[in-house]
Amino acid sequence: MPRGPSKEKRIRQAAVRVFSRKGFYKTRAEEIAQEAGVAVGTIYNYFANKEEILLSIFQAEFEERIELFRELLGRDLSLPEIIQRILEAHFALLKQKGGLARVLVRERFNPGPGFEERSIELYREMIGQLEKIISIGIKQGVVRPCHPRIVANALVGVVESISVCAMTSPEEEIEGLLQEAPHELTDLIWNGLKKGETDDK
Amino acid sequence: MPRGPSKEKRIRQAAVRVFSRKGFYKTRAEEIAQEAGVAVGTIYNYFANKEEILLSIFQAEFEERIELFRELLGRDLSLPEIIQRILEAHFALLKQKGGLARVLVRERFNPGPGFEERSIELYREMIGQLEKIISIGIKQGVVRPCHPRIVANALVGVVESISVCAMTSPEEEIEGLLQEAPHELTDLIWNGLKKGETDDK
DNA sequence: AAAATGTGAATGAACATTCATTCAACGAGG
DNA sequence: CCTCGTTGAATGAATGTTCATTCACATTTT
Repeated sequence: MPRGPSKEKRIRQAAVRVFSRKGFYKTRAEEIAQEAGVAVGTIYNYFANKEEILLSIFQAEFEERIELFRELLGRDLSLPEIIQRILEAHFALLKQKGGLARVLVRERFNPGPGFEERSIELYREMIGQLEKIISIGIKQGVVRPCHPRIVANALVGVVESISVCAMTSPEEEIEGLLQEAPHELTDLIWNGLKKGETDDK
Repeated sequence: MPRGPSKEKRIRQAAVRVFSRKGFYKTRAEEIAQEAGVAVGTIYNYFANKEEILLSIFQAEFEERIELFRELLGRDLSLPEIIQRILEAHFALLKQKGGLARVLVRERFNPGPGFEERSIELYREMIGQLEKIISIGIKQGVVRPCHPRIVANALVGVVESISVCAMTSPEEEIEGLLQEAPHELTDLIWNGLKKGETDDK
């Protein structure tokens, strides 16, 4: 028996690599098979079709995030701490699995039979968690009153901007950017852009 | 001579409508033709291929934004005013041309021969403008020192989050969300989430 | 020796693109 | 004011390719 992840997982990981290189629609089943070191047919023993592969990538990843949010919500951390954690998690993801981040950003609203609906559902669940976190912040009086849904979406926008920034910057600058990103963005969110008198760090 | 936009423009607009409904890869040339009220062949009298249509949509839109940024930079507005303007412009776009916003968000990093490169180039030009705006803010002392590239990307992330929020919210809530979005987000960027003593409005 | 799993050549549907043909508009010559 | 020839935009049926998916068979596991 070969060491390593299950065949299903191996196929999924191979798919992430190819999708991140060529995008979902340009990727041929054959290529995923090759990358995974299996025959085309094998893919179809584990996934009903190409879309299912993509969906399973999203499912796995979003569930992980939703879980993270839930966990952060469970411990009683302050909101800025929570935000910092979220950014750090995203940053870590980007660092170890840049390809995955690429796929998530690119195919986020990939339209396809059932895909968009299901992907939106996952997305909204994640936003729901964040709304909750923000609402609590407001109730506790640490956050100024605001529209939680809009702000939740904006926060995700900021988080994803790290990926986009990395995707569009020259290779050699990426390392540095990722170094800075988490605290830069926590500051942006928490302190805004405005030049204040003092920082409360 | 028939009233209305040129045939090229008419095809482009039709393409936006169909792309926003079904996504680029699921859209058949035939459908664009139908939507535009022309024959398939006609499309190819104006565009070399399907990708060129998408590219021309991006080109037109990004150039408009880059132009807007340049103009805002020209007049001497304060940074929060500039941000407000940008958000308002995006908000207006979303309101009049929701389909276009959808396409821009979805196909932003659509990989294709030459597409991704050219689209990234446009994107980076836009980011460049924003970096400049932010740097000026820092020099003027209205903005706390920060990494302009990261913050510029984050700002775009925030702007696009309006589109995403609209794309994923139930129809009947969209109107209200768009109502709130511009000032909510200006506040988020400018004042952060932190509960301050006073707002400087 | 069943069952389970893996294989990859063959299939057929989908679709972008082409190009031979049509025809409305125009203007030169009558 | 009417031919009639020329032009080139518009057309859409036909083409050829590309790929996802299947399945009959092979191999491995139990």
